[in-house]
Amino acid sequence: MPRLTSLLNIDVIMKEKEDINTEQSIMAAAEKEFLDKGFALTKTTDIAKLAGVNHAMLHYYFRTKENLFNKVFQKKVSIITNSFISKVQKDLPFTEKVSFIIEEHFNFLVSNPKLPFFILNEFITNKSRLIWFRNLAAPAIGAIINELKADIDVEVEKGTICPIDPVNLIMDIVSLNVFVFVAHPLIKEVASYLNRDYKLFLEQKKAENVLVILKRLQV
Amino acid sequence: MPRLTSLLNIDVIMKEKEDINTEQSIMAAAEKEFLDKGFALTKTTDIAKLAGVNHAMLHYYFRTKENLFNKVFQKKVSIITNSFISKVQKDLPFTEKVSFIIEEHFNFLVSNPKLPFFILNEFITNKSRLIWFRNLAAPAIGAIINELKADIDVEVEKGTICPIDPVNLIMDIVSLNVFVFVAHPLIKEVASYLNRDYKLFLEQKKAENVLVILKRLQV
DNA sequence: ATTATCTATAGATCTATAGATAATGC
DNA sequence: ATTATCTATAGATCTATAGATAATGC
Repeated sequence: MPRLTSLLNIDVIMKEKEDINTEQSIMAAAEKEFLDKGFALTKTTDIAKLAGVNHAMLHYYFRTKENLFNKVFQKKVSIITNSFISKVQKDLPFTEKVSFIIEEHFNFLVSNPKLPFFILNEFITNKSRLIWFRNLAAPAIGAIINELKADIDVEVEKGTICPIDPVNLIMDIVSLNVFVFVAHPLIKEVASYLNRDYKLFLEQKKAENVLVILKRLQV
Repeated sequence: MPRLTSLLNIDVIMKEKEDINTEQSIMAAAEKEFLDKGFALTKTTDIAKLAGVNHAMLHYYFRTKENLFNKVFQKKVSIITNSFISKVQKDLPFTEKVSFIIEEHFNFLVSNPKLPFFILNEFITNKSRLIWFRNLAAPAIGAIINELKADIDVEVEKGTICPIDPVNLIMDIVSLNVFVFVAHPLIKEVASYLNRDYKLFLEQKKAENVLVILKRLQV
């Protein structure tokens, strides 16, 4: 079953381990290619090449490029949602909970640096994705906002934090964290120009983002 | 000289005013198309169609798609840089200067909402653009950072603000402002889901961003 | 018998240009 | 005589599939 092509091609990285099958190889290669270049710049032939698989196999398993992309997109979106719902410990004081969320969010982005741009790119260039968002994600986000608003009201009443619109709070956090990774090519250049270590910079920026939000919440 | 095509095509918007010439029509159409869809998704035929101009004219005046795109890109980058160097009034107190910069930056983005994604997209998908950035923009940014650092040191010494890394301060500001526009399709959806007026939301977010930074700088 | 893989190519799409034709400036 | 515009098409690229061939499971 292993054909010549996969043995001859140097750039094959996915199919080397013979325990994963063709479909999985294609999926893994598609994830990498789509995350690196986005939908438009990715070629199905390149995915197949990277997967170490005959190009026709891609269409055999996934029918169309669009279809394959949707699989990747949905997988990535579910990774994002799943990594937040669970982690928040309900019994922590509010500001500690906020700090924890900011740090976890940042850590997640360190592990998935290409994800924010990938997602934003899709929403900007593909309008059909927005309809999907409106129906599924928007209500869920609405619920989170209402929950957060209740929390904030309690804390403001207690005098532990100053008032803030929950939408603004969420956006402040996401902005500060996500931008680092959306602009990472530029930031890396500036960091190297200033002779700063990028990894160290990331750690410092994470602490900075927590500090910014905590000070914002101070009475 | 005016040919039939331009009169028959309904979607022609650029060439209607007969006082602007073919080259300018193409440039204007290219700006719109590239900002809307990015390099990869834009077709030269669409640019020509939008410009109300024969497709061959695009290559006659600009030779290649790449070339035309570079012109657009450089024009947009120079718009960004020009709109900041001049506006800052040197004699204002530091925190007022910072507030002013944040608001002006935000206002600029309101007028040019598609610009941030356009620029980031280019830097992420086109590596050659990074080399250009390294040589030209990075040193300029480095200079701004050093200048800002001197200002901060003076203020910290006076006890008017608390210490902050100038790189972090710039990133905090840019993050808070830019993210609103990079994620605008999502934000619009959430805003409409919550029955909030988008324009009003923008005004409130601008004030929020100023507040966040001022509180961050508070001793 | 069914499933997986390969070869070969159709068909669509896009950039770019050659060469003819028309308009303009001197 | 030079510049601008148009027609027509080359040539490259990419997605997708038809149909042949090989592997697998029962």
